Amino acid sequence: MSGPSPSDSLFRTLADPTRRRILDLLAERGALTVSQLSAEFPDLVASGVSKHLMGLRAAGLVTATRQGRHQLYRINAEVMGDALAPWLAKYTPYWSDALERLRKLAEGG
Amino acid sequence: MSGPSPSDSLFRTLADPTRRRILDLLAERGALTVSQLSAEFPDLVASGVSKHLMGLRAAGLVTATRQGRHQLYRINAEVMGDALAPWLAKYTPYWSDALERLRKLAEGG
DNA sequence: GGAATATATTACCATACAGTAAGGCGTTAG
DNA sequence: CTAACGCCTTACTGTATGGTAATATATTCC
Repeated sequence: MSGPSPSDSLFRTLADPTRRRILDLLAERGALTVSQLSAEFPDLVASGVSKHLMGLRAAGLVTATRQGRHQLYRINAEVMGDALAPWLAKYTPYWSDALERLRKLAEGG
Repeated sequence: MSGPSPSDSLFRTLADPTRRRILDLLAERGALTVSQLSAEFPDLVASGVSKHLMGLRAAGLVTATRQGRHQLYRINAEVMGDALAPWLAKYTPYWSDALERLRKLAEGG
């Protein structure tokens, strides 16, 4: 009965280390082009990175805007937070320590 | 160069919806046996559930203790929190709204 | 307009993984 | 002691997925 949950695609997307690394880079450096991102993955051809970016776009985790012949990718982590927060909330009794750390961060630590 | 990160196995483990459902059930109902868990997955044979439990054990997300001929599984979500919290922290600037919700929960909402 | 650049798309291959089926091992019940 | 039970393990299978290579589609530069 119950079809795939909306968080399904999120978790599947986050499962790949390359995609997580891409998110890291976008979070650290702001908007980046495919070539700039590709330079960070010497073991991957450019089209491979592009495919991962398509996956991230499909999951809503990044947005792309054309800039000349470049494509500027930005992180859209609100989507991540919105999908992850309710899921994480289910386990709050089990990891209050870690949550406390997050709480401090949220307060501007 | 860089080997697999410790969070790699965590994310891979969480990628499967059945395993996430198992975690949900353990969080809601406390300790459960394999048969009890299996009953919640009519579309899966028992050995399939067992295999998922092995995966969760390997990732440290659940613990098992023998109880007669049953195996009692419990959630061990501290591991999840400890691995996830630092990762989530990297994106705090991007989803403060969701974090605020978590903050309220941490305060005992 | 034509070459060069930047990204996307497609076809293809190898591997990983979820699922089933069947058999094994320990434990309790009769 | 033996049979049934509960769970794990192994072998096998189909499908999903990450990777490459090659081609296509813009866009800019000359």
